[in-house]
Amino acid sequence: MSEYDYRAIEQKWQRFWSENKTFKTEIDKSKPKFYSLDMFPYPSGAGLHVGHPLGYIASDIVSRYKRLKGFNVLHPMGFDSFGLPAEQYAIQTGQHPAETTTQNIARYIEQLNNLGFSFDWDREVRTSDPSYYKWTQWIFLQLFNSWYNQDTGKAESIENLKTEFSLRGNTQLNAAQDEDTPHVTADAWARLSEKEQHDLLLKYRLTFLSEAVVNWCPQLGTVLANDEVKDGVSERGGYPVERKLMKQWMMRITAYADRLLQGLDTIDWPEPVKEMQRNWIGKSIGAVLHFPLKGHPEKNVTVFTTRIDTIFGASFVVLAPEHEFVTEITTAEQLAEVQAYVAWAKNRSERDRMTDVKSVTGVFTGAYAVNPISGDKVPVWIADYVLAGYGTGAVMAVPGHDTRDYAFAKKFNLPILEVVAGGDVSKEAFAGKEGKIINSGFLNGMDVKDAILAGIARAEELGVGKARINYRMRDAVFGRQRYWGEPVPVYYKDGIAELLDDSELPLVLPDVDAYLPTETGEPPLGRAQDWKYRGEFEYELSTMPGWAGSSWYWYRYMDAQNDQAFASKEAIDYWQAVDLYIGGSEHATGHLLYSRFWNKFLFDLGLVNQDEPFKKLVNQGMIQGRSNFVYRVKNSNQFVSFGLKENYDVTPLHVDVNIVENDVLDLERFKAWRSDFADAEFILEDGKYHVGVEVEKMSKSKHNVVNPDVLVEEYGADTLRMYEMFLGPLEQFKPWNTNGMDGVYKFLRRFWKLFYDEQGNWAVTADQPTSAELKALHKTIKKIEEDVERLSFGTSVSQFMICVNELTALKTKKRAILEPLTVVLAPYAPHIAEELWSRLGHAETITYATFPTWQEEFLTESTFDYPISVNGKVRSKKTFDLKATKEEVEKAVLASEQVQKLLEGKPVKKVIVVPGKIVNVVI
RNA sequence: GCGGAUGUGGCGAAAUUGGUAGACGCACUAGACUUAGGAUCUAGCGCUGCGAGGCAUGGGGGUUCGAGUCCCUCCAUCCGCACCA
Repeated sequence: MSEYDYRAIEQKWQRFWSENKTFKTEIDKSKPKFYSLDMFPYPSGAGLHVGHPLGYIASDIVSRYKRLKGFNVLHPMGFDSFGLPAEQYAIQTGQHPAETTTQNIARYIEQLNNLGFSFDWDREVRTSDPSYYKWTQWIFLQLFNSWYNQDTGKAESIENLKTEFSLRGNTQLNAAQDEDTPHVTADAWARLSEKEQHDLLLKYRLTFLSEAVVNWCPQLGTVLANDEVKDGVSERGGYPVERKLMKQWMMRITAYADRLLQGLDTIDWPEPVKEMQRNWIGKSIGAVLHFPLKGHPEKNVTVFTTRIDTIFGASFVVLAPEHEFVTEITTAEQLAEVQAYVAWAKNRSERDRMTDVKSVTGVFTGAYAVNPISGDKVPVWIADYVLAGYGTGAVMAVPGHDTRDYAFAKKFNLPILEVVAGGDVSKEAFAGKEGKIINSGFLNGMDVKDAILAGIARAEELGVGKARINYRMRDAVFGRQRYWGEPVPVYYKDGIAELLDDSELPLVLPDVDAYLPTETGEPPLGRAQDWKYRGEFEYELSTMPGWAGSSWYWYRYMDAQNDQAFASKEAIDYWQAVDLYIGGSEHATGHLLYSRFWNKFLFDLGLVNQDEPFKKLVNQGMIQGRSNFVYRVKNSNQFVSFGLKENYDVTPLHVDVNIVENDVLDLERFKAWRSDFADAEFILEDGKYHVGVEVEKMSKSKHNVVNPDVLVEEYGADTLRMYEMFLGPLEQFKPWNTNGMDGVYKFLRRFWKLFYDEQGNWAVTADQPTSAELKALHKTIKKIEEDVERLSFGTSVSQFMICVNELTALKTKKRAILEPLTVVLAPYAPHIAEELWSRLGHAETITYATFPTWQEEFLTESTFDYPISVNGKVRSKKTFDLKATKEEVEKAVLASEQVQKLLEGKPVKKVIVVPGKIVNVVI
């Protein structure tokens, strides 16, 4: 067999790798470790399209390269197999989500294996497998049994907190807790009933039950976390989302807000992702201020502000419509109007609010408050531009220096005061922070920055406010009223949420007769028969959200079979953190933030040894569809080629990209594609039908989905792997275009031919290589090494092509060149490399061969042509000895007759020599 | 509105610290060969000009002997956040 028969080769080696467990990984302390992780996929029914494997190919190249470099590489794959689509499908078909999920996973594994990935399948995880979610539930228990101590800056056992309460109560405590936590002395704590003690502890636990305004999606029948809502609709399905007050399981991620923010500075992640997380956390430094209410001596409106320097310009106060004071302080005259407004604001959906941010609405309560610093009497208004969920749900309005307050004051004719010089408040708000404070008593003449500090100091001195750091991030809703997720391991005894014991895990998802809510509106788990704790108590009926199982899975890969712990200490100590994590940027504020949160929590408990789980993150760009169009002449069965369509009245139609090549339509296949096209007629250009092109999302309805299996069949996995890398930078979004795969395929065939003579006989010799051959080889080794280290895979493919072109021209058949080159190629095109490696006589797989080392001596030549430029313009060339020093080159240039002629006797200012590049004479 | 990224031939793209812009591939053109193939090989291929040359990295300006790369400014496209006080 002397032809490059990729089908036979790829089949042979995929079977070999699988049968011999070539990629099985064990802890090996004699080698440095490398943990290379892909974001594990959700196994959807549609299977993989050509865009999905992009990141996997990149991480596989790195993994194979690192193995060749002597690293012990952990490169696993698994499935994020709980989730809504399987459940929606189950609702439609009645088929158990576990069944469809298993089928989909089987298909995914087959497709992945077709591409020759070096995964250790013995470490595969599935989040929906009870042996896996046992540990997801276990981590839930640990979170429930922990609270966050702000003084020590870490999570601690809830037992410490009980001790603290019985000794000192909670008045001295500096903990992450609910806003409405009451003060309790040690005595009072002792007098609380068991239920009351539980309720108080819930206000500290890191998973807790809480009455909160949540995102409720009626169509999906569940609540959603903030990151699962985009533009007021659900991320999955695009259904409208409402605000609703519900008792819910929550995760106290806000406890970690500051550490999540600080940690970003220590990790090698793309700046956009870090920035998105920073915005999501939304730290702002300011102050809270209490405004006493006229006529309510016991009440203060508390506002949060970052601009206390403008306090003298605060001419009114605005409450959110949901603010607790609204009903109490509204005067009789204003009552009707206020009630109408509150009702109207409540019924507006999230969507309405977001699309309608510009209109200014609000209403006066009739109440007045006192500016605690200036002493001015200011009216209290209600408006929905103030958000109940941020800060204190109330603001001091400074219309002169805030655009929203300005618009509001203009509309309702409220006073606008100028307290920072530099703008023109008769025209617009001046929100800038450069300028001197004016009209502000003791703050006059200060810079904004100084005035903020002085303002806070005065407020604290007067006891009317204090410095406060505020975060935009909210605690995450953790319960989902759905079936296909991890059951929350909780039961209710006398109204108290009790946890299952470690030994009772996993709490296995019960079977139900339908995947819909019960008649009484309970989640689907309410349908389970006899599903009671010890036959007595009701279980919690909500399940965990999709992100629960994915927030710790990289630890499970370290020790996937362990049934004593989520991973052994030995495995965690050895593998530590993920060295390279590749995945899409769509997880920036979801998975990647929750994972960091759980990791930090596990770190606090001493269960893991890394504060940050993913040292380096790379976002692979999504591959978009490249749709093709044909143009049908109206009311006919004639199709006109792209360039001529302007001459006709046409309707564009999506055409299957698989019957188009190089943007030319295959007419016969087109006729066969759909029966109504069987007798189609064509108006051609140069005898060809050119199709139109547009970039869109890859989807079935647009007929632009390219299936990797088809390309593997047609070109082979090695070609597809290299072509996906060749397509452009990994991080970049780009449309898929099958044109050009030929180029890579040709390269692999030419590579193969290097090992054979023209008659097709094995022709590798033991001859000594020439310096030209060595140069071609070492240049390539060097380039590939650099490229893999900086994840620039596209240019590697180019370099391989250059190398093969050079070796073909040199007619190289020498083992000393071809053997190391095969090893260098192996990470990119593992099948052909294995085959040639074995034909070269190696009994062992190439996987653990040694990556060759490049040597400088083969790369240099003794002489080099320098272009000589005068004032930056190239005038001549001269050959220099490369080993010459800069000074020697300078002298030689000045002495050169040619250069003297060019200079025409003008004096030389300086000579610039850039070794290997250029000599420039400046006159 | 705020934040981030990107902009180079017909197309995908290279250019790692400022040093001969367009490597490599696709498409295209011409030629060779032939068991006529979706094969292989050779040459050409930014624009302009017969030519030496001139002009070219979204537009304009600047720093420099020298700028795709650094600075200022404007434009376009994409992404994220969005009444966050």
